[in-house]
Amino acid sequence: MELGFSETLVRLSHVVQHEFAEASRAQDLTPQQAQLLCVLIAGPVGMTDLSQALHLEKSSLTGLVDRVERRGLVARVPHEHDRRACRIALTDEGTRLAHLAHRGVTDRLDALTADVPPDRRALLAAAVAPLLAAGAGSRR
Amino acid sequence: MELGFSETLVRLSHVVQHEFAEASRAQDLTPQQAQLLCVLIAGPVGMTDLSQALHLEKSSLTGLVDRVERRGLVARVPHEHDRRACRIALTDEGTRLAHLAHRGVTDRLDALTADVPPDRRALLAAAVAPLLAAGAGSRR
DNA sequence: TATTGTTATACTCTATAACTATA
DNA sequence: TATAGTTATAGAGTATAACAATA
Repeated sequence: MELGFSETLVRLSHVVQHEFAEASRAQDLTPQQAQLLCVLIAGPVGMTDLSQALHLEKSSLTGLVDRVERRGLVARVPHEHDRRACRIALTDEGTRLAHLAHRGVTDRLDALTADVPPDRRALLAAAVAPLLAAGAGSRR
Repeated sequence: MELGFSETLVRLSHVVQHEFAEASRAQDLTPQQAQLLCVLIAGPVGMTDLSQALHLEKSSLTGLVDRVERRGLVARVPHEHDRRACRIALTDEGTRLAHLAHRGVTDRLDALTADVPPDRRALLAAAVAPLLAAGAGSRR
């Protein structure tokens, strides 16, 4: 059966999401919580920026942060100059889980793609790179 | 910044999921509902098979099917020989929406990937094909 | 006035456990 | 006994609208 390029992307995405969900669950995290933690590895982020990065309404994000905060994985750090704002930062335990989850996904996907030769990996990564730039942050 | 192959896949997947969600919403469907309808385009499927195809517990699927059935998009068709079983089939309206949603995702992704040259598309599709076979159905 | 983040509300999605009916 | 599907329950995820506090 012939698959169009877009359909290939969609199916690939489902496989990746499934691996991501399993790796998250291994740390007793929901995929959304794991994604949040992984985004925070780069450093603390404010709620507004975070909602854009995750494509979530701010009100949805409040609850998501509440639940991981309740579990001691992140903390709301008050902004120094703007008393309305806060930044979400990983705790030590949050950092630990974030790396475990990240590693879990990476390992699973590496195992799954072990048969893809290095030159094809490079080609694929290069072909896809512009998409990531376009889809990630530059379209709010 | 260097991205590993797995990380590229994860980010790509997030972009695709986001486009999928937007295309679904354009038809007033949740992504889960749209995915269900798209799976059913190939033909009616029983609950057990469907739960495996979607990586969902059967009890979760019951509610998902309930909601799209309530909206008149699918019907539970009794199985001819097994009175316990049923198959979920698209209605006319469901078929219409399924194709609209499918087309919506395809169009968005085509637009997003317009700059990827044909030979790279083919390479990517070839590199990824084994993954899809492995991740889709053959691992129960 | 505009922005940051939260609250209130109403759904949808999901899993686990227990169940019914049929095979 | 085993299988197909549902119900009961509880919690997580999400959006919309309205809000409080600060800029």
